[in-house]
Amino acid sequence: MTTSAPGASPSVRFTQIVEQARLLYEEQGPEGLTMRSLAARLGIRAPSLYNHVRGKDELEVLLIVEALRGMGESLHAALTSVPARSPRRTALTALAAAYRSWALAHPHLYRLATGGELAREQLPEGLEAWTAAPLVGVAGGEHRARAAWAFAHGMTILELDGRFPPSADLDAAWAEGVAALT
Amino acid sequence: MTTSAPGASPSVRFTQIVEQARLLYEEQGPEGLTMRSLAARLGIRAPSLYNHVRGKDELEVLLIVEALRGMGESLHAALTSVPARSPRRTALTALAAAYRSWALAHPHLYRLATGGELAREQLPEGLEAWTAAPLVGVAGGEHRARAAWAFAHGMTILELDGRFPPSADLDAAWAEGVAALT
DNA sequence: GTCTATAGTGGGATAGAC
DNA sequence: GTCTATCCCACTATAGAC
Repeated sequence: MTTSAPGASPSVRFTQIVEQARLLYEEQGPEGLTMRSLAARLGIRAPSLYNHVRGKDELEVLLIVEALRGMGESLHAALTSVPARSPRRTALTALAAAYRSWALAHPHLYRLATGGELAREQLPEGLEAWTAAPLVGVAGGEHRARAAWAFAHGMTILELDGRFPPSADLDAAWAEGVAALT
Repeated sequence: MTTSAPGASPSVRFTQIVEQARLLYEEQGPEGLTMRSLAARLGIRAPSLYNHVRGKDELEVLLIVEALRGMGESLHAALTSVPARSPRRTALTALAAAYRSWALAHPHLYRLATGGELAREQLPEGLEAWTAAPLVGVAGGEHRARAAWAFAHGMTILELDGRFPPSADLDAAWAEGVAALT
């Protein structure tokens, strides 16, 4: 997190670092992201990364931020695509589909952002709430919202971890849960 | 996994190793269990462990087995405690309470047994199904059972990870989900 | 800003003597 | 079976020259 002198042209930019870190993480998961591997991908040496980033911890927080933004955009878009005054079930179904498909498209980032403890104090103010807003707005009460979130997260993480039998009809299980929680 | 010669008296026994590994893991989590730390706890040196266990991987599988057994016992007991022919909701409520409290009592083992991919081929035949049996029997159909499992796992893991606000009334969220999924 | 060189840490696992 | 002595690996991070 160093600022460059005016006119300087660093061989790598901060945004490039975050971008490549995200790609590396999406492709290979937590094991795949090391200071060495990231540097190699950027065409520099590992120690040079420390001129731009405080350390690996900062990098991980940045990735969580990216993930929450991505998920949030997907959920907000899903809600927008539903006609106003649609029945609650319509909105919930759309949110569930968006939630699941974002996670399946970015499994490692999904795990990073939703598993383990969250370093809330290092996140941009309001980001977490903004990501959750679509579901909270639709679910019908805070208890219902938490139950629905738990259901969605449970379905998602169990699917990502290969916990359901290959033969399981997960569309049906999702539909069942959404219907019950409507 | 070596067999002792008749009459031999090893200074540590296989069951002791698993027992201490479990305690270490329960107390300190994944980071806390190393071949060195486990050996130290048993009063031997790390290399000696390899006379009893193939390696750390085998140890982890053994811990997963312990965890599935423990969870299963808790769930089967909860179901037994419910009077026969009780309404479905009574049984589901009892199962949910047992599920949650086992997990809260053994957070690290719960994570180990329910997170990440499961090395099914290394587990005792039928163990996984036996652990799941109480819920599967009560839920009312396979899709409903999967939805209920996802809900319970989601609630549990989000609580363990501190994802709910401290002010959240989780009993209410559990009750809401159980009611919806009944 | 980037480099080379290196410190420091921690881990799993093996060889061979007793 | 247990020990000591090592090897090997991988990683984060820093120091100092260019």
